[in-house]
Amino acid sequence: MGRYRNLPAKFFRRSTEEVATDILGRFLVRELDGERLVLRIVEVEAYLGARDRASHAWLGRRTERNRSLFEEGGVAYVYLIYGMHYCLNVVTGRSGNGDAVLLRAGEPIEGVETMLGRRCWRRSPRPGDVAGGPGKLCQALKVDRGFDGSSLLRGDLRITEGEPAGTEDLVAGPRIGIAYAGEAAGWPLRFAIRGNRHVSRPQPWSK
DNA sequence: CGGAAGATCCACT
DNA sequence: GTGGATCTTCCGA
Repeated sequence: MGRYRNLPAKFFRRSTEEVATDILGRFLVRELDGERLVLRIVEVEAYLGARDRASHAWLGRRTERNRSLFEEGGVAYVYLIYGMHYCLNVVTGRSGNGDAVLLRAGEPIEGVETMLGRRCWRRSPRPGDVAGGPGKLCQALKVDRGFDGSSLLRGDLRITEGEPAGTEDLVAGPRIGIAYAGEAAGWPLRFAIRGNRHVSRPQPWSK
């Protein structure tokens, strides 16, 4: 099925902003217990490495936690946030840069029941409940630190061609949850597919 | 070695 | 809109 054709490595080895906008509409494919779970990527944020105060690579800092962030483009960087949620990043560019794209939200394509079943509900789920947020996205696909440093080009967690969004269908705005980052907090590095109902939260978008 | 903060989510008011 | 949960990671002393 052409929908799930893998992307070439060079797709991920461009600038972070290029990858961030081009990755919208692509499929995040997870093979889990013999089942295929698929999310269409609808919202991301770009993190610009050493020059970006909001990035874990700020000032070029390397630690045990963020080691995979400095790998070659196409590798996963997964970390635990707030002691309870995971965030999945796609490393971009060349090794040593520390550039990455945070996957913030996905639209369920296959395996919705399984993804929803991973959590319990006290009300009927709404569109953004499945994977509308970086933590929820990881819960839906059962992604944890075990994927940190693994390739996203192939294997049990990979990104495929999908249904790319046209440039005219994109919106941009400031990133979420990084008020501490000074000037960088205002940079329009959050990208989403215009009007998609699975994004993590409605915001005053520009562009 | 201790303190503080964090690329979040959920429930409640 | 607000606050609590929860705990790893990082940095300064």
